[in-house]
Amino acid sequence: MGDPDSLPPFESSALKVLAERGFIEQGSDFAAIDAALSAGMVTFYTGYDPTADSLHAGSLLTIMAMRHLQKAGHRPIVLMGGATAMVGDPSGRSETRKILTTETIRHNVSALRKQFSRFVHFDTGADNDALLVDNADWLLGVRYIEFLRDIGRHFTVNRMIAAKTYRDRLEGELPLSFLEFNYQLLQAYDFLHLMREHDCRMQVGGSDQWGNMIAGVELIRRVAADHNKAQGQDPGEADAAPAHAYCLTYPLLTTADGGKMGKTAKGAVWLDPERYSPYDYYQYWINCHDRDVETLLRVFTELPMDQVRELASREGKALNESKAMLAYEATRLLHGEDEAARARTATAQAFGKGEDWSALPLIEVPGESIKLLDLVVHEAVKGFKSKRDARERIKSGAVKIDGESVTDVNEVITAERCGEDGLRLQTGRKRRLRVKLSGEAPPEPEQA
RNA sequence: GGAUGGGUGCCCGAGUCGGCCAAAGGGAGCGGACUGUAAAUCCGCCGCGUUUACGCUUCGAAGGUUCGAAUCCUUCCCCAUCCA
Repeated sequence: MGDPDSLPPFESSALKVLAERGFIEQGSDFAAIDAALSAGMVTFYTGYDPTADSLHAGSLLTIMAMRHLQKAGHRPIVLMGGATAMVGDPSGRSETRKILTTETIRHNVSALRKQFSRFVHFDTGADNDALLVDNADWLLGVRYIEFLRDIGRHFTVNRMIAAKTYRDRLEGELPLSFLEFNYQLLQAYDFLHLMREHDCRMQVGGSDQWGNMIAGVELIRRVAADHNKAQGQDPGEADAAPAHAYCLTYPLLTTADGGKMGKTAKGAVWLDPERYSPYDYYQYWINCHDRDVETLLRVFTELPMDQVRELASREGKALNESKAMLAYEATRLLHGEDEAARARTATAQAFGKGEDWSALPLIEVPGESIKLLDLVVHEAVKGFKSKRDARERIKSGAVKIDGESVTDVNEVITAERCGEDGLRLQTGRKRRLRVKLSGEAPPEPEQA
């Protein structure tokens, strides 16, 4: 996690903020980047794979950085890797690459755009409105021979295999397909294209992308040098084609216990509220490890640094308030004030000692009465993965109703008992919700 | 195309002179105790179903041999390494 002390002092407000909050790992040329960012609006980009129709918390770091840069007056380009998604990212190991249809990608892109717009502004009429582009628009039409001639000749394999992603594969004697090997060229070409089309001067992204990013910077420099030579100019002369491109990387965040940010054992922490409710999102953050509190506050909230330091300095039980603050702020950024407040209230109710759980979701299960075992594994409740599992858990006291541990698997819950507001059901350590029975006969009497 | 070594449960990884293997061990996960909805620790669970002893479905796929196969045979698919 970038050591802020090892960075040079910056002039630009953009880099100051990023450095202070721990967003910076490596830069192609800090002095030049700083100067460019001080001099005026810089267009920069970060790439994302539109392989799903929602982002997850793992992408949040780069999104937050984008937000800071835009706030400092710079213009973000969100690059959708519609074309490269079809190739597969080499840094992602041996993932089976999904074959995405153009329709799927189009659908994903528009869904993702909505999510980005919670963090950066697009169409406000400001100079630094963000842009969203899809590299399928220029990559799909690329012709092989031309590409080799114009782009390929600027790369030496010697240099390419020095890139960490490739080097690891080669040294580990793991397979590296030619297709994946080309990923770097494609990404470099993206940068060149954005430079030409949108005057994009900087690429930012996770540090795992360093090799690819620097390849883009070098490609731009070489192409410009060629161009200038053709024009009979020395590079750097007044009229020379712009050759100054930069890149900046963020540290790869891992959680204190070694996990990936934005992933839980159960899967990704999605930004889409349909996939991952604001309450769960809030829970994700508030459940962070003690040692992560400061980093997370710095990176995923916009609280002033003084406050961040104060919150992070708390110890023991008091640190939980800091986590609540983190969760609230992070949820607020994504889902807005109301949802964040609701999640906070629900959390306070569920984990407090009170009997009022009114802010928690009320799940309605059809039926007049139901056995506890069936209730707890009902698809609307999903307390445990199977009946077998549920049986074990119930016996060991994992289920509580209205605060009381219930260990009888066969206990019958009736609609009457649930009442209007439902029972306070707790399944396991953290799962809490309210349930009630509809009182009507279950609609699925027969089965095939 | 040839040679060799492999494909085991969420992951890693034992297990092949056939039974005692639902399959060692580790990790992850889950539940309990403890606590601060933390960490560490301890205990338990960790294919599915059932009134826990049984039943059912698993060891790349499909067949076969056998009373009985993850373990033997056949074919096929896939992966790695070397050769072409």
